[in-house]
Amino acid sequence: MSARKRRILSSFKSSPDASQIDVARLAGVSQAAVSRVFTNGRSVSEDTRTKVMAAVEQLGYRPNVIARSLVQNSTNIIGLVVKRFTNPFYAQMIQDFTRALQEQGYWALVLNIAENQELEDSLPMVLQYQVDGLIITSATLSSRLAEECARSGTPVVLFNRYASDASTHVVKCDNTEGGRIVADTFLDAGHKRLAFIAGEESSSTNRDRETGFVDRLKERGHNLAFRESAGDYSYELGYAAAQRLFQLDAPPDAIFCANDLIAMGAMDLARLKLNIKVPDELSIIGFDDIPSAAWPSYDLTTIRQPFGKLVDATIQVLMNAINNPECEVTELIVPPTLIWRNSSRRKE
Amino acid sequence: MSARKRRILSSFKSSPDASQIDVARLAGVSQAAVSRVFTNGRSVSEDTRTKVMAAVEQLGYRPNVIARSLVQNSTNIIGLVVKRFTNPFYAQMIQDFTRALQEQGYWALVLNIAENQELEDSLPMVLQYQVDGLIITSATLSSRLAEECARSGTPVVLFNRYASDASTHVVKCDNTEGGRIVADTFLDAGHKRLAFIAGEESSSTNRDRETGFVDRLKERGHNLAFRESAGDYSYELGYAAAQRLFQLDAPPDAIFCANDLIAMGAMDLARLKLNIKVPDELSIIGFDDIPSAAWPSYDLTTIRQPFGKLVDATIQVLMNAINNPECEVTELIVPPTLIWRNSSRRKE
DNA sequence: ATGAAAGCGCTAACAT
DNA sequence: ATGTTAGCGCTTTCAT
Repeated sequence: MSARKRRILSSFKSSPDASQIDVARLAGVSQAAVSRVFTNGRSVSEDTRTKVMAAVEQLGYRPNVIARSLVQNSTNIIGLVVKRFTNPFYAQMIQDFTRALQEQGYWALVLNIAENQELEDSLPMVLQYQVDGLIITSATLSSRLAEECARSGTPVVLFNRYASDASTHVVKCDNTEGGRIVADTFLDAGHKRLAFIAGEESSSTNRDRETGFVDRLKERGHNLAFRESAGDYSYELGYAAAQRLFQLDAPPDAIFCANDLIAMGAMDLARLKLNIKVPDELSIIGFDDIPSAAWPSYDLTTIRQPFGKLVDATIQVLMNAINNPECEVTELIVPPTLIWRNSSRRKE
Repeated sequence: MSARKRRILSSFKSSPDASQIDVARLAGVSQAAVSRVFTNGRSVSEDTRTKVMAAVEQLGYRPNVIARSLVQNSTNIIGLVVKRFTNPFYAQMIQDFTRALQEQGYWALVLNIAENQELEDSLPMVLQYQVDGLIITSATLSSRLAEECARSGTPVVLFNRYASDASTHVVKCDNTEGGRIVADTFLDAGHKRLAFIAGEESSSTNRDRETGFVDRLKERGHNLAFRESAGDYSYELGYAAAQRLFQLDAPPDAIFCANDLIAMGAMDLARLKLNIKVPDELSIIGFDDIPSAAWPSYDLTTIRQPFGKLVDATIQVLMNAINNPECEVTELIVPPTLIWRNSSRRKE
């Protein structure tokens, strides 16, 4: 069966896509010549280029990137792994990553996972798409998976995660340092009854923020008085966790929340339900600096993740790994900054 | 140059990907047999399957989806077009679309555009990836582009957009009806000085919401007293627009905002800056029902877009169009619902 | 500069 | 059930 015939038979499209062969025939040149017109840095005479482009126009030809990818063994697609999120932080992330990748001539294939287990099944499927690289946010890469990526030569950058494997690059915010800054801020302001509300217990970001906070307290001779766990990073569970916290006889006078959403939930519980004055009677500090943290009704003191820097660095590390496969494993840790607003007391 | 040789020369990978040929050789079967093992609904004997899988295991073979896509003329990739957003509504959207697509065995290639003009350049590039379909949110598809999609046989579903072309499917919320509901709600509560704060003027959603609102007011013998334009759908510009609105001598007693973020900005301006009591002195109604609208500190009355329904319907229409290319053009309009909360007065 | 031809990794028709 | 073979649309060598 000829190519032509088959295409017509199997085609349900109004007019089948033209291929380079069709263009070549119409232009009266070889198919290779057409290919050269569409490949940068290849020499074609002005004459053939004109003839080819005329035929291209007439047929509405568009190069088939899939075929090109097959022969060049490179798709210009980056797999972007994200996890079911409620946090605006992650929306921003997808936004920024997709745009930054596009600026580099790459496209983002999004892999959205519900649970960590699912990554074991679905990541290999994304690898089958021959992605040129992988950015993993909010999920844990098992060493089995990391090894599989390494074997297939697919560079991986973990975003705000720990590496379970020595072969994966990491770009993250210094969450531990963020926790330390909060500890200093609270202690400097003279707070005594300090609390921490955790987000997702299994996440490394949560662990680091808490560790930094608690360690710094200890260094200065203090202790964490209360600890509650929201369970995830949502407003609703932050609200609920704060509720539990304030059922105590002598509740905290300062709360460090694992992220801004939790902080906003806690703040609303305190001021709307319990009539506690923030920051006069209670200081609250969050983490992330999401847009709503700056809204007048919250005006939340928080630890800002240098978002743009993190994204840019991630892309840069990834691009380097793609272009230079033998490069060393990078671990980039970007410091956070305290954003002073009005939900926490100043120095005494 | 042999395939083997070439692969080694051009390879910077530690161990090059094994192909079906490699597996076949090791298993002592034909390459087609290996293919059959990985193709559903093809008969392979238990014996060869075992031999093949053993070789697969040993070589770490993974099917190359790009090659499969080339021959099957189908990638199982859907292009998801989004636009720079600040609205949590859109974050939710990407979230839901990517998951829903994955459940159907498809992957989302995200095209993130800054301006509409960019779509003219970048959408063709996505089409070159031979995507099986296209979901377009928050962007306008020119008729030139619509035609190009039609010609390449790529089905398109517009999400919450108007069609500029008769060949594209549409799934949208009945924004006009939403506006009408708000009009009724305000008039029933006895409000007299009604205002509208617009979002992005060029968006059809904005236009429809306003039209429905104003038309219904007129039907009941009332007029829109004030109109302000935020300029986009953000909290900040909503806040600023409300500020302009309240510089008037006799300001409104009820404001319909084009979306929830604008409404929250307006509400904060009113209650925090001007000490206006909501809803006693001012009713505010938004649109979308984003998560934060339900937070105690806002408790915003709003028009809920039936989000899950919209997403599901979009996927369904798209899948139908993919599997049944000759299907009729669908236009699905889903009604919104009023969510009563505490930012607007009840009936008198 | 150009054409001929090989090959990327795979599926599918055909024959056995 | 299995092997053989012909493509999918493209890039890239090799000759000319």
